Amino acid sequence: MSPTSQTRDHEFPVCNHCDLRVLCRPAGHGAEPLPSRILKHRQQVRRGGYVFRMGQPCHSLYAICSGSARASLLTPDGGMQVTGFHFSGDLIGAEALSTREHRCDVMAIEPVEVCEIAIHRLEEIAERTPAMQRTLLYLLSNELTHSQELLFAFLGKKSAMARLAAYLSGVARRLEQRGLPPGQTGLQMSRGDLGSYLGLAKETVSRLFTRFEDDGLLRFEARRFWVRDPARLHELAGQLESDG
Amino acid sequence: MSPTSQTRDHEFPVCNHCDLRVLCRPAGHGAEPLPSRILKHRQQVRRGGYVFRMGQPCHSLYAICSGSARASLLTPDGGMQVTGFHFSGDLIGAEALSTREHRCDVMAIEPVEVCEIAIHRLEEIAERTPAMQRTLLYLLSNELTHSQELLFAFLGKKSAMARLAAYLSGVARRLEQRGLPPGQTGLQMSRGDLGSYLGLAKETVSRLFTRFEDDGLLRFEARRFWVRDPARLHELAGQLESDG
DNA sequence: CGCGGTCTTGATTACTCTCAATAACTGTGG
DNA sequence: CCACAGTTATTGAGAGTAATCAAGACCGCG
Repeated sequence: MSPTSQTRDHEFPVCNHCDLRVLCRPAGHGAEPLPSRILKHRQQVRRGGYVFRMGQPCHSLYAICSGSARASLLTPDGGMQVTGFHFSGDLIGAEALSTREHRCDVMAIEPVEVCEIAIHRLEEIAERTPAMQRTLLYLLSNELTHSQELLFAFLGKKSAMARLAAYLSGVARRLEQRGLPPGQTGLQMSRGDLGSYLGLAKETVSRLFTRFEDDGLLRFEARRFWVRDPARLHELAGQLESDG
Repeated sequence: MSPTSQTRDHEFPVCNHCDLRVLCRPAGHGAEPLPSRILKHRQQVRRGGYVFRMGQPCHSLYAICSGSARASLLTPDGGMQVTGFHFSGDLIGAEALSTREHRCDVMAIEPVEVCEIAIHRLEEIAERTPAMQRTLLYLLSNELTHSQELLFAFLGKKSAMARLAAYLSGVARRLEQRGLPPGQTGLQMSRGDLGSYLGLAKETVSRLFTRFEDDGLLRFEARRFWVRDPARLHELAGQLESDG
């Protein structure tokens, strides 16, 4: 393949497993003629920069090609509440499809590369292409599923250990499903952000991290950490279920 | 209006605010010719009965016209985890659009009436009707938003009081937005189910309930309760934010 | 090298889970 | 209508867990 912009679209490992690859790869889309490219452009966001801010008009969806980001809201009392973490392969912004206004801040916690997808072009094409209509619906349905799945993982968990273990094993499984080798990049969320998300004090997260490292469940190295034993983490989360 | 089956579709108060009313009311759908009715049929489910079970093939979406239901999963160790509550106006089953297999049990916690909507007919119509395509996408996008909103409400809340207050005020607001008068039906979830959902012991929920009643935030009467002061509940939830 | 941030670790306090016993309610059948 | 069993809710006492407060270590960065 020649190094044209056409091939640049698939340069990330996650592209091979991206739900949106049908939008980038006309060839893979069967007999349906797919009008050129929906991909608006690639965007680089440096660590600490924002992919989008709450309240901004929403003209595009974003697919994360590499890096990771943190979604958050401002609480009435001026504090910040982390509402989620997003990694390679995640589609973000879909919840703003109806209101066309972003509902949270999304900040890069490490350098991020996103594919920006113009919503109006997506809709134009969907109007003429039944297959694309279905693709879109399934994408959203999958987003619903994923957002709920991660949640269910630690919903109702009462102990701090169960919540953290459940969340981390869920993230690891999700990334693995996307064909990202576990050893690839590692995770990089801060104790404070994780604590905000899971409803735990940052000190508690820190204590659990050292414990998980001692038990060989996680590996730490220079601000990053890797899930080493997702199976055992998952098991740990299950042992400490709510009583029901 | 004559009492034909055509008018029976709108007999519930929630119908006037239902996201799906465009599907039931051809007249309200503008110039677009809408093929008869997508509504498959109304279904009554008695208290304790299931709207659908996990693993069943999913051919339909369901809109709740009246009553309320509880969604739950079986945990690996045989326990039950409540994953949500659904009330009049909720659309359920959308997360199964892609896999066509239900992902949770949904049980009526009081007599429920649901509108069953055949997915394949919905898709047929969408293929021919751009306006319907958009409607569908927005519906799903809204579902994403709603499922996340309720969640964000108590996500990261550390104290039991904050979680419960946040969840209840969120439910109250949502029902009010649908034009359901607050005094209408009241809520009927058990302490145990709420506890499972929120990660609290049923005794803790019970204690908080009596406290909220003493403070005039809730009113109890024969297994049901009403949110009396959503504003103060919301405030209560906000005061006890995570530190951030 | 010193500064600001994040992270670790310890001691104390406060909260909520658990266990247990009682009470209230629901539905059933006499 | 009442008695009964089964479930659900209340209430109390004790134990365990995680939040808070506080101090020091570590790190990246100018």
